[in-house]
Amino acid sequence: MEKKVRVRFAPSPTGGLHLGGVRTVLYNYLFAKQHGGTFILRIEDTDQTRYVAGAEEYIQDCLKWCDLQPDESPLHGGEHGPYRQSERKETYRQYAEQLVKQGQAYYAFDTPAELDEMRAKFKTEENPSPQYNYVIRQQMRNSLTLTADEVKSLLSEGTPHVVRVKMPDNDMVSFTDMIRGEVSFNSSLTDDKVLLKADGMPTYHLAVVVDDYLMKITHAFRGEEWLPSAPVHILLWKYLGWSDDMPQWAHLPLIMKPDGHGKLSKRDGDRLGFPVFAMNWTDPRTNEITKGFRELGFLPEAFVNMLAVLGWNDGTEQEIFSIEELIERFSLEKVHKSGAKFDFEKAKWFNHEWIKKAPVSSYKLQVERLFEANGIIIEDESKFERVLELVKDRCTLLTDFVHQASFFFKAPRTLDLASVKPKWNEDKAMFFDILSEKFTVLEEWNTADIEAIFKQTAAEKNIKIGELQLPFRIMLVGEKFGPAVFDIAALIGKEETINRIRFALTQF
RNA sequence: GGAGCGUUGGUCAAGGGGUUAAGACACCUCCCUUUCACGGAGGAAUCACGGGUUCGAUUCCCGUACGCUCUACCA
Repeated sequence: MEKKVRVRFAPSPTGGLHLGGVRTVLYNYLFAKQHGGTFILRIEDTDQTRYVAGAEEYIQDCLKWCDLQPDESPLHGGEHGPYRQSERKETYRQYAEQLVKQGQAYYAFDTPAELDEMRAKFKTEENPSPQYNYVIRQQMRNSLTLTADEVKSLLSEGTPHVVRVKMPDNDMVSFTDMIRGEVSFNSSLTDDKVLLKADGMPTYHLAVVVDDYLMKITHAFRGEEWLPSAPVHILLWKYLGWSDDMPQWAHLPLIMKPDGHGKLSKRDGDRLGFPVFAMNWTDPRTNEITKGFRELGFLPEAFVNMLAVLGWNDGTEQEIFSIEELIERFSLEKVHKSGAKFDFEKAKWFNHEWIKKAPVSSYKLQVERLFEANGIIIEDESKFERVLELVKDRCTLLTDFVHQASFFFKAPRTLDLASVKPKWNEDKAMFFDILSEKFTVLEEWNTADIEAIFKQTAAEKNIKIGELQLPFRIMLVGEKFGPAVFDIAALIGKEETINRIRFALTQF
């Protein structure tokens, strides 16, 4: 019988949630939903020195915004908790001890200074980063080189020590990656990774294996940067006797900087002027705010869609996918092997498409808040929706609505006179004078009637419509942009239209 | 230095032994609109290089180059 699919996203709460992290969440989520499985959020907070207040809540909030919520997490609970590794501290030691007993791991008493010394001593041009490996360990202070009595007394004295895995000196470790296929490594090339730190906390290497086992994870997705340490994890699964339960691995391609090379980092976003984090992140130490996609005006649907196709596509020409479609179509086999450079222009295109596609009601509230922040209070909700509907084609970001729609609620204070004045004359002034009078007595106020009167009057005065539309636009909008002028007039109302014409006439 | 992984236009990418090598973003030209967009029509790639295998390779194999990741008591 097939095991029930259980996947996990296991971030370290050290700061803002990176784009790549969200994509890993997404792939986990899609895979879980597609297989009727369970998506788990596990917090990997084993490094106390890197603890950042608020980072965990922030991650949960990001998942909530993206609507990629876990089924089990520190917040949602579940039967395999706790879901914070710091709260599982006691469970790891026994496994480390088991490995020591079995001879597959050992105690090491080397101090950080001694490790530095070792690296300095063995460092050569050929070997710039000497490893604590099967050769070097013979010259260090550990339970392999010390006598049993020495080890016993060091331990009983409470000497700080770590537990390191004893990597075989010549073993081929291979496994099948769901994205890359067969991958193999020689065990001698990997160092004796620390499993349990001197403070009693496990390192990632031990924790990921123990927790994936205990939490019955069936498929483990993570970034490609983990590939080189995969043999350690594979060996640990074997040594602990859990080989049959080992999850299937999938190492995801990295998201790269748009210029140059390398992994995309927060710094690149700052440098190139685009967000890297899902939502605004405030560093609790410096109070420095890093802009997020949400605050910049992205729709979560667009953000998720954009991330989904950054490294994956279903083989068709389709690019816009709803979450339901993604759940249906997603497949690991079609995930790319190589990294993709992040393109903010394309990301904005996705958002534009989603703004056009999504019902205005789904983002109305957010835009309303943006308006409030700009001093415009919306009183007529139905008018507001009609306005958004009318201008959404020209909004790439939610924040664009402020510029594209403010004039519907607030008369422009300054008019683009330069676009009108050169061609302005008495006849045109007279036209608008007559027009506003005709408007005054107009009973029906709608686009068709406004346009009809406008054209009729123009014909009477023998002026070309085109010559009149631009000034009219400047009167109503203040600048050269926006939807059809007659639609604007219809929406802002008769009185307001006339007021704006009268005011503009004093300026032209 | 070593190991692993990768390499189709500026970017995302489809395809995969015989094709005019899709599509999208960005860019340029034009049409539409006497606003700004939307929309529409066009423009640009011998698939990193060198060897094989083959009647034939961008597609398979091997090298080379280049890139990335890792090489911490960080994840």
